[in-house]
Amino acid sequence: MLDSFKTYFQSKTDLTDEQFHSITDTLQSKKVEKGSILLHQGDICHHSFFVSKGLLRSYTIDETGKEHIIQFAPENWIISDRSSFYFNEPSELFIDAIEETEIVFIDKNFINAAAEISVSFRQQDNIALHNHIRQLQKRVNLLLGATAEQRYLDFIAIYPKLTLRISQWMIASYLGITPETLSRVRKELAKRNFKPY
Amino acid sequence: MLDSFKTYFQSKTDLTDEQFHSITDTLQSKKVEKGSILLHQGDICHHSFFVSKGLLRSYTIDETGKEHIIQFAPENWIISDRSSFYFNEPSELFIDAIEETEIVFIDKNFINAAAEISVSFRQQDNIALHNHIRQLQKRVNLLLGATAEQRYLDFIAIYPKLTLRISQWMIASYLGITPETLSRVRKELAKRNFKPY
DNA sequence: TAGACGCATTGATGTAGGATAAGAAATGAA
DNA sequence: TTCATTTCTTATCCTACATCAATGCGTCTA
Repeated sequence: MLDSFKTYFQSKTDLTDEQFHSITDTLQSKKVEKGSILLHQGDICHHSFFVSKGLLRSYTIDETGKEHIIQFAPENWIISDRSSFYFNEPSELFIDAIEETEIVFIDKNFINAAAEISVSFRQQDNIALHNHIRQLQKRVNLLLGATAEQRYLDFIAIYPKLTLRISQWMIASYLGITPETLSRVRKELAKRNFKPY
Repeated sequence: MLDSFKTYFQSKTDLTDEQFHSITDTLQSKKVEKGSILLHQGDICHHSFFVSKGLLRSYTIDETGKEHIIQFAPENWIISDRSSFYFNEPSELFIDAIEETEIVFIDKNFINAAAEISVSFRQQDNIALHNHIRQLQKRVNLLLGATAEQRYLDFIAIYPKLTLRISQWMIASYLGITPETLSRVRKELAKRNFKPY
């Protein structure tokens, strides 16, 4: 599992093999089964999770017991609650495994060590933060104005591969609609001869 | 105008007066009247705007011509399109003045110079980024699940002072509802004897 | 000081999407 | 295989919110 993390990591930074190994020898990795919960709402998020294989998600549960999916993380993605991780405060989020997945656990020691020895790591981290903001802002904008259909079309345009791996009720939860509505939207799209693939 | 920027800036970083002046001597500041547009959708955002007095907002306009307010920036706030600014790409946003406002224009030279000479500036910038993410994520979560009333209550809880300065149709636009609906929500709250202040 | 403009309110009516329920189809476990 | 569980679909009804339209009211301005 560390191999794919190494490939990922070195594609984004300029670390040599030695540098990489000097800071990764303490990293834990683990295979978890479908349904495993990696972070509970209310707990402090001590790790970012790199997915080398499989699929994770983050979500909240509101007062009425409803889940709202915030993010999906397939292969070569990192998922975390950034504010909880950074500010050491209780997380709003759950993170769990949608499929059996292989995870590398990234902790603060690693982040600090990498930031210490590599300018490009710091740059890369900054880029990731700005991408995250861009993505969230776009989502806010869609939620403010777009219809269920527009949001669904946007989703499958951006995550075509994910669409095939994720159950529809989860996509619905990400879009902020019910599974029934998503089913109707899809039916309507099919009627109008729309082909996603 | 630069004075309040200096106070703000030095409260967040450890720059000495000399250091501060060495990097701010090129900063522009300006008073703009109500309604002035500082950034147009499609343009690249070359500045972050520090508000020393007054009130700015950022918003999008969708295909149907509707405005969706993304953010408000009163005194001592900085507003910008971070992704456009950082990645040098066309902005999704407009930024304009809700009131007559005094602005300090922060450009990349300033950011780079400050980052160069001050560790605490870099830290502060990082904190700001993480706060931004936290705020956006919370907003996504509210938009996914909460009713108009819940969102309004959340807004006045977080921005009690702003609520008095901003017209209701703008608050409605921020919340993703129509002014009519907001008016009814307020009426309903009043009936149930809710007092905002 | 009139009128014009922006904003808030209210009412009447429309509609996208939610809730509920029930059956079909897929998946999975034994 | 069979039985169970989860997911998807469909139909009916319902509700939160939008849309449209009219009115009133403050405030700017000419």
